[in-house]
Amino acid sequence: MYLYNSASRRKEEIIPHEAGKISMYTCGPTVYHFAHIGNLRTYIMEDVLEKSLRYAGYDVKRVMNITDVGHLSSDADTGEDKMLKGAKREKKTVMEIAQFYTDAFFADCKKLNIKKPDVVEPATNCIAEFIQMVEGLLDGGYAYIAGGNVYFDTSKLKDYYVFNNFDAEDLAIGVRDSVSEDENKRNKTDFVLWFTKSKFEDQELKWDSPWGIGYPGWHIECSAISLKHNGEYLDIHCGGIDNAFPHHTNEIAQSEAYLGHAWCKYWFHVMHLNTSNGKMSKSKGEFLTVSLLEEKGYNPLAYRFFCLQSHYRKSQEFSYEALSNAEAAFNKLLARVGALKEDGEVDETVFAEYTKKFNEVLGNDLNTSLAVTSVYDVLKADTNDATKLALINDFDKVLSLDLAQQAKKLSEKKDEAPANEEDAEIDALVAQRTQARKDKNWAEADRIRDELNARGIVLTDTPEGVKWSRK
RNA sequence: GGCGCUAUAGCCAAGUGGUAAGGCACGAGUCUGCAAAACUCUGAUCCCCCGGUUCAAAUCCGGGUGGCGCCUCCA
Repeated sequence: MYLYNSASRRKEEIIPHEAGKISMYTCGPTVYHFAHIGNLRTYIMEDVLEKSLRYAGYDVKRVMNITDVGHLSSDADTGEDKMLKGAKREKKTVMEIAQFYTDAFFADCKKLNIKKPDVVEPATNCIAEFIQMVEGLLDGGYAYIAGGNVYFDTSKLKDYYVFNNFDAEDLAIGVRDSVSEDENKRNKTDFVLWFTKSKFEDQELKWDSPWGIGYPGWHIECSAISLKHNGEYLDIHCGGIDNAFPHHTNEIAQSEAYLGHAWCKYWFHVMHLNTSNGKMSKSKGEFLTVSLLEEKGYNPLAYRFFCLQSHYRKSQEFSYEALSNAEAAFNKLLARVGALKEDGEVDETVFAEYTKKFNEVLGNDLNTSLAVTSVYDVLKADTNDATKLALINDFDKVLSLDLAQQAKKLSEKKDEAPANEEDAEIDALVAQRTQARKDKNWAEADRIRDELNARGIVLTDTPEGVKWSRK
């Protein structure tokens, strides 16, 4: 399996620390609000990565944190905690907010067939681990106390910038005026490991520590949680590209300073979903959630299909037009899958040939676009339907588009008995039109069709009779 | 300003030196009372621009230009 590694800026073969096993860490959501579909694009791609690794035969252990404390809205301790901000907005306690949005996040994931990671760990569960790590960093001379807070001293590292060839002096240029510089810092890139000086008297979440009552910094969370569940060596760390600097850079700094050796080998960064105005965000433009797409009549899996058609290392532009296109393609694909019949034995030679190719395509830096094409190739393959179905079900372990199930649902829907009065009335009108057609009363037949069309009902004349569906 | 990613038909996109996959949309045809659906066919003399290397470049090198991201919380 080959992946682009942000740390080396090259496509590299994945060689796990322990043969046959992959330890994987994912930066989870900050649960102060709903996730938008741009956030979810990253989780879809990471899900495909996890499943591709499993498909290739690796034993994967995937860990995800839930950020429920410490993520400030600014770099310095003048920033407000995002969780607290959410709680104030909705007049709830921080823990209520965390629980509500954690549940909402996994509900969205479920709709998109994103598998829940093996370990999901909220930051507030790991305060002892954070404290232990900060103590270790202080003991090792990598951290200092200033103004009541504990800071990481980035000048103690030989190579701080891992993902970018930043020059410290350049960092000041172009940065907006509104940024408030924390005067306690010795170096511009130093960051807080533990806060005791909260400027918010109503900060709900506080814990005792050797440095006073306070709460952890954001970056220490991911390092400590990964260490707790994945051990001292991590194979793949995932996240959105915007986290490469400073979040992931700081994770590396802390973890390697604490451990005294190299920590994570491969870094997998997903590019953003943009709108025509640029980067999608919660505050700018329409707040695009999975629920909103559903309200507009889209199948969430059509959005997954939309994402799969693109590549994780390319930013993708969202528009309803593009999503509608993807959904049309998805439905056409389902119709073709639905037409396949169980007609005998699976041809093992053909099966092996196509699965090998599918595995190669995924192994080439997760080429999901070609993985989707593989499904079309199978449909066109010179083999029986049983083999095609077996292949499609096999590919779906990674694609997770529920191809066979969705196709079945689609065809069943057309045959099912009227579920309510409105459906029965439509059935009656359809029957009237059929009679009119039999009598060659085309005017009446078309009138009924137009009437139904105005109500959003589309008729399909097939050799087996008339079928109808809602637009 | 610095750093990183990226640039292929209307749209999504494959391609990693040997002469442009696939999908959606559009158009044409078959079918149909008509329409829809379904099925069949059709699309880039050319891959942002300018140079260079090579028998051969979308693919390699040099120089530009555009888009996006990061440098400030953000997937």
